Amino acid sequence: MTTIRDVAKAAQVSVATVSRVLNNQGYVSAHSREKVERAIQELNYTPNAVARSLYKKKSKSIGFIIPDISNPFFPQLFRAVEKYLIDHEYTVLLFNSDDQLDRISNIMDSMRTEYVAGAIIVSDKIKEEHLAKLSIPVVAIDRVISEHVPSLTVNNYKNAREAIRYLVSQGCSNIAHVRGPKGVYNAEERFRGYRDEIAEQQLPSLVICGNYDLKTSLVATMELLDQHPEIDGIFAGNDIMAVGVIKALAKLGIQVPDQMKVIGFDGIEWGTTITPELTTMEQPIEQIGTKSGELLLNLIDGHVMDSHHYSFDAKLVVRDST
Amino acid sequence: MTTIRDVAKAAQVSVATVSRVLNNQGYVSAHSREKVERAIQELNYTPNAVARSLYKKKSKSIGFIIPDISNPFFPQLFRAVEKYLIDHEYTVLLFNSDDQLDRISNIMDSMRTEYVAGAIIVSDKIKEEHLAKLSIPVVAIDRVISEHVPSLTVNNYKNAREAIRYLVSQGCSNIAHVRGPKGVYNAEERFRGYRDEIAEQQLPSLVICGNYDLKTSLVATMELLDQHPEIDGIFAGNDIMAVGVIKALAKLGIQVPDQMKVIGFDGIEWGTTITPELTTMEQPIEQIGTKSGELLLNLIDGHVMDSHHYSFDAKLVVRDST
DNA sequence: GTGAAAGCGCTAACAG
DNA sequence: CTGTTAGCGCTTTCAC
Repeated sequence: MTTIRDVAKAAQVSVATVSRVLNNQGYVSAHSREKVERAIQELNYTPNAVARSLYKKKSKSIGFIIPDISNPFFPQLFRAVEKYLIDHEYTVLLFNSDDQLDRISNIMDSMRTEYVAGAIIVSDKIKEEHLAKLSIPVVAIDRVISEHVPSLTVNNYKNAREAIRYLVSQGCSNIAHVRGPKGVYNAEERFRGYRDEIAEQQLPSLVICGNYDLKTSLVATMELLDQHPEIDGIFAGNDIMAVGVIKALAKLGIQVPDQMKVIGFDGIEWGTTITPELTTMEQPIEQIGTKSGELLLNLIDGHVMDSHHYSFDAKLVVRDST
Repeated sequence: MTTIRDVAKAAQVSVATVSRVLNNQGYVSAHSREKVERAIQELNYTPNAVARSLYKKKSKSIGFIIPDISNPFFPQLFRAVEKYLIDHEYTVLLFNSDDQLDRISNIMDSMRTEYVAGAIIVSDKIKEEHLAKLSIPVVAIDRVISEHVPSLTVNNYKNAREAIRYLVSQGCSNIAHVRGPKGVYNAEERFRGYRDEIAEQQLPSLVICGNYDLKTSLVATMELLDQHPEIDGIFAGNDIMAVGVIKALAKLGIQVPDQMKVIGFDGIEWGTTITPELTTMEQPIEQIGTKSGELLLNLIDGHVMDSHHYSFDAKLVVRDST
């Protein structure tokens, strides 16, 4: 391993000078700079990130905490976030929490002890008090942590209402909602949207709860339809759940979209692979990822933010399930 | 931030003693140990991983390099690997390479400069020479890097032949192979398996090439069937490609499994969500992940390995596409 | 403009 | 058994 000392020796300057050109700050004569640069080239030197972090008490990495790496929405989001951050010389550390408190606690310890510079978090369990111990900039995606933590979400409430209105416009009059888990921010918002729009349209409200996964959604749908055969439209809590709904419908021999229309939420690629292809409210994942990286880097650099909450609109994408 | 010095002061011992109890090595009297432990509790102290790494030139983290986080096979593998490694007090750093040389080069730099203790790699581009610079233990999954790098794979060749034999046993006599990308280890192996088994069965060979993604597979299938309407069975390069095949078939109005039987490879959950559900050769992902973690940790601890190559059997899972 | 030197928090001789 | 001390590789005052 070649160190800054080796470079200094080869360039016949002090380590301080090498450090200056490395960090591009302070005065360095053109001549010295050139010698140092040549030495760096020749020795194929890369600064040691660990030593740097130790001194600065801050590393060039940021933590990205997601609840479930198996939900393809998060890998997509990760790609977007990582792309932006890598371009800005940061490494992103992915942590899968399953939104369990003990995992989260470990992750927080890791981040603190690794001098992570900032964090992007998707979680319903992480509260302000967890963050306090970290004392690094944080932004929340897809969920809101608190007033004081900047967050980026889609307009779950409004876009859910739009989904319902679209179903109504397609002739549905008995619209059920297979909702996401209680206590999960966006699941609650989407549920509120459903409820309020259904009320405004003076339609019957039919809600059943699942998790953000395929299996519970499938089971819930079976149960729901057993009790309410009159249903002619379903708004699923997210795309994965919508896939579960469509599977249940297939098992029951119910034709989509003729006898039943189904709409999801998120816009993951998966939705285009099932038959029929899923109509959904598509989130601007790329945009959210990029913006969150940008926001976080601003925070890290000590810039103050103009706004604390950014919201995006999910876009109706009509495919074959409606 | 509380340091080892604070603990030493609180416990009225030297930092060396604190370090000894922290690392549980060397002689420490029961009395001192107790004092130190109490102080650690009271001050809520966690050792600084960065400082430790700097001194030891080795961190408690291992790098996991995958080609495509969007292929759900890899998140599943990640979960398995991470589970094992977390239980053994390691952090796993996930790197998405898209198997591009420039990304890989950056990742290698990161790993070196972060003192990563070892790496688990899935890549066709990474060769021994890249690894030489790293000089840390490495194991390969799903691909073989070189004779000298321990690897864990399924019996792609043998299991591919089994897939073909199964299709034959179901009455197929014109079996095509929508193969994975050229130069990708497991795609080549699966292709060889197809070719040899088809030859042995004295059936016509029909191969078309795609990438390990949905879209190219769909297009390739369309093309293939346009030229060879006599095909009655398709072996896809992996499950994602099989999903593409089934989509193409749906577009063409070809009934699965009546007019055409389809089998995939990998066993990702996705395969159970499409209609019809996908028959596939299922890899023991959990097992491979665990074993690779175990192997790597042994290597890191300096144990010599008895064998350098581990292979697993994929298992035929019959569902509705055959 | 440049270098010497003090540390970031930790571990591992080494001496007692 | 325990404490002192010298670094790990880097950045940053502070003199010159």
